[in-house]
Amino acid sequence: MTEAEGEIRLGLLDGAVGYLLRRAQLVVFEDFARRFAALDLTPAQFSTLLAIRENPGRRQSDIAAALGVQRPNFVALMDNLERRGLAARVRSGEDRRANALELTKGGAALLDRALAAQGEQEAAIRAAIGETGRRELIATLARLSQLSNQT
Amino acid sequence: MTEAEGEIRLGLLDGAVGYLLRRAQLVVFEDFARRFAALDLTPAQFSTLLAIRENPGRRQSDIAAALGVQRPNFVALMDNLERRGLAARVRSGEDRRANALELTKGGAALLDRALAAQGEQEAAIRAAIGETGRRELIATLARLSQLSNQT
DNA sequence: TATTGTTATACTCTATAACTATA
DNA sequence: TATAGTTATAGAGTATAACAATA
Repeated sequence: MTEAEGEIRLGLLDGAVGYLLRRAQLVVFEDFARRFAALDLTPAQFSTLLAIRENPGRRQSDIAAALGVQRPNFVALMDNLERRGLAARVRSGEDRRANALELTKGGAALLDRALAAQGEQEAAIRAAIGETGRRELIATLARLSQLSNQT
Repeated sequence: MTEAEGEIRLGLLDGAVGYLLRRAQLVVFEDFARRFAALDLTPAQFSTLLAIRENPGRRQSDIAAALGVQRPNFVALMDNLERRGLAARVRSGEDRRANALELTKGGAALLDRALAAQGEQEAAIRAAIGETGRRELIATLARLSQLSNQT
């Protein structure tokens, strides 16, 4: 070791919402990955299973759009869930171009375990920033997502 | 158009900090990209220029680590800044393995313009969630980043 | 003609192993 | 031996164009 030279200062970055948002999101996603490793579910797979359960029989494109995933990229994701027997694509009767998405029994069971793990993450966040801080954070993030319709 | 079938419900995702964090971060980064398009700076490039200005002469690895960038990935980033004449790598006299990073005059000038653009983004965020909300958000995100040292 | 799901593809980010030159 | 910077590379995530089947 030659020298330590002291800490690196980040300047205005400490007060930049975009920078802090990125860093916090990385930390929370790493925590998610640890908790979901045993379930072998990524955030995208987890949110897909949940969206299917909340909207059974809806078309693949609608679910993808609601989650902010491009349709082409959603194909491999569904391939994976289907191969593992967690979700199923059923050819729609009304529109034979479309796939109606359903959860299998195994998918519903895994989702229950995933929701428990997610609840534990939320509890850890509550322990870190308090329940009031958590509720305010959720409300603020929801409002922030409407930034797109601005100057 | 066959049918609309109504909105997709996201279920508990509306109250999941991780999910909202990801969506908000995407929105804020898209806004950033619009504001910084004329300057041709990515978030990583902007934060690098700022970190160099705040810590002139520090080694490349230290700056990369402080920004959470892997050393190998920082090489191409610096190549770009150097090629554009915004920053310079100076062989350190103390340790001839190391690069001391400096901002050029052009880099300092571009950074000034970038900081103005960043200030405008912060103002837009203030308009969306209020100054109180913004200060609370910054404090909460900073505390959230310490989630790693938990159960 | 337009839309759904799909394939192919490309580009960015990120992560790891291994080299070189110095220490 | 160990470290700083680098190269090569591989894996995710994300974006667009174009095709077949169906509307």
